[in-house]
Amino acid sequence: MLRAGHHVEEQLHGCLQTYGLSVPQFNVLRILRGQKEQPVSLATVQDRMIKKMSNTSRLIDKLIDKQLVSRNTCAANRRKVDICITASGLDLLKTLDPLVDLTEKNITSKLNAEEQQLLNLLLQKIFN
Amino acid sequence: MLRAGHHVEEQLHGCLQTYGLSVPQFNVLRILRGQKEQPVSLATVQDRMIKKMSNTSRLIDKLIDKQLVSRNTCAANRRKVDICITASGLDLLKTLDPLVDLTEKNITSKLNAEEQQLLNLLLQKIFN
DNA sequence: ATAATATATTTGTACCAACAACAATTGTAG
DNA sequence: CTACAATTGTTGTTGGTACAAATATATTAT
Repeated sequence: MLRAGHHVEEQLHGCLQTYGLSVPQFNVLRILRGQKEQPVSLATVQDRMIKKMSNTSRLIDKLIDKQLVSRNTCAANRRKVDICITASGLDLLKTLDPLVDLTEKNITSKLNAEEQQLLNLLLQKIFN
Repeated sequence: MLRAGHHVEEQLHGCLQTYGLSVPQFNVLRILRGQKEQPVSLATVQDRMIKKMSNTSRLIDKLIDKQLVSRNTCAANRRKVDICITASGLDLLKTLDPLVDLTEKNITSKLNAEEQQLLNLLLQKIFN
């Protein structure tokens, strides 16, 4: 499972690096897109990340530098921050989507549909 | 698969950190033990590591500092280095073995024997 | 023999991540 | 309404990791 995980991470990394995006950064962008414009707090982002980081603040900083996300203090609770994906963030994801899909297919195509479903089931059993 | 990989890595990390060992370091120690006293070159170690590192030299340095491995230039080809696990390295592994076993069982026990075998088969199919 | 090429590892540098300390804000008990 | 505790996020520091260039040795071609 370690091997398999690293393998997937490598493939993804190879497909993202041209766009100056790390795998965790990509993960965050997709989390934000999943929220459909609704702002998300830092803790929520962290919660949903595949690999929890000790330092999501600075990861967001990087994304802001690239103008892919925005960050504002939350009005309702001023300890929190509202994090949103920007239009250019959505654009980038849109260009990445087919590439990532292809990468995933590249990996999973070694299994037929039935096997894929089975693998998914077994993996979910393990850490749920 | 990314999730599953990280999960396993975390569990292992938790079990090793008490002994001041990182997961890649542990991986190298086990590779060396698998060689039964026969010295191994750096490139060979790198080849067999679960996660290939760009800097195995310094990882070996750390293990030498802890006196868990030894390094000598290879007599037959002086570009190479002979890396060996030391007696105290073997000792450490011996104390770790049951802990690591338990950690692995902790993860895999959520599947029965048949399912484990199946999972193994599916994962191997993917990256072989 | 000598130069060019290939192989094996190390080192320089710059970046990334983990851990802990800190600051700001909010909630709550007396 | 004041003091204390909990929550949320940021920043400092330290050590790890990646990529590329450098070093050292061996092999091959001229």
